[in-house]
Amino acid sequence: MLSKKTQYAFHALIHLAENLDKGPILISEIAQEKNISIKFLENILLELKNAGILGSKKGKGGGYYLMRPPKEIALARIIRLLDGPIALLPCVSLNYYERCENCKDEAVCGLNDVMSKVRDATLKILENKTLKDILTRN
Amino acid sequence: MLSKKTQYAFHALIHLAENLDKGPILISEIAQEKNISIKFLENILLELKNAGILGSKKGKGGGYYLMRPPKEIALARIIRLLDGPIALLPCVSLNYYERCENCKDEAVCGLNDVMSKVRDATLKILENKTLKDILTRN
DNA sequence: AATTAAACCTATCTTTTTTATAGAGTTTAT
DNA sequence: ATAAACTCTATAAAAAAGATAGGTTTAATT
Repeated sequence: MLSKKTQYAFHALIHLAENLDKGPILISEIAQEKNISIKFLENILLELKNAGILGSKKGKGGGYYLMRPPKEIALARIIRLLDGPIALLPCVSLNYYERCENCKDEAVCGLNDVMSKVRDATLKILENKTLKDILTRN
Repeated sequence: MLSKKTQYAFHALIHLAENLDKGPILISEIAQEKNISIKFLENILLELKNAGILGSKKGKGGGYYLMRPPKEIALARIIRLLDGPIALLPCVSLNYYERCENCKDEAVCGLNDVMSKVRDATLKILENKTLKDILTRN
């Protein structure tokens, strides 16, 4: 499962994407709209900002906004940023690989093989679906 | 990521499946072979036994063994048993569903939609691949 | 019958991660 | 100057993961 942090990030990003025209959006507005603790959300938005996904404006009239169009922000990027690996096992992770400590030879491990397939199927979706694809339907 | 518990379970099950002919297998043998803490593994095997996946024999000459042929044990079952939900969000989980607390209408939520697709793609593999499919290749 | 090998059971402990909060600091519009 | 808003760092609380401990029960062997 995705952590609350990543779940909240998605909902916040959706809110920002659905209000592109309204200029910088307040943390407090997102928190209220999406039912998220304001202080927790603050940290999350800061992380997204430091990663270059969001921009911000301080002071009166300030807030957060997307740095790029929603269709350029892949879901996989958000997950990796806040939750780390997407793969089910360290030994099949593309970005956070670690050697398997329980099997003798990964090249011959059937578990490694199946989990690679799961990773590929998952990434095929998460790398290609973007923020634009998760905005409210209709 | 799968927990260590589930990872250990898979490696233990692989060992049991690869030694079907040898009668009951000792916890200590699996622990040594797969480099797993023996006491931790003990708890895991017990859980698998209580779920009906393994059988055991007590006393001298005892040990653990599979209750069914490897090809009848789907990987999804093991994961759900030890780790819980396979889906990335509670609101798209088939077996551990919980209502989304951050969006107003799941029927119209694009995130729900995409994560359902990820779940389907993952389950298509994990429900169909069995213990037999993860035995050592060659 | 005694011994020994093995799983069974339950509790506890430690560590790590997750989730959340606090509060002072900095920037900017008015 | 003031107030509104993000920034930063620290800490705390809760939950989960990972691991260990130690006695109990069962059964084969001697």
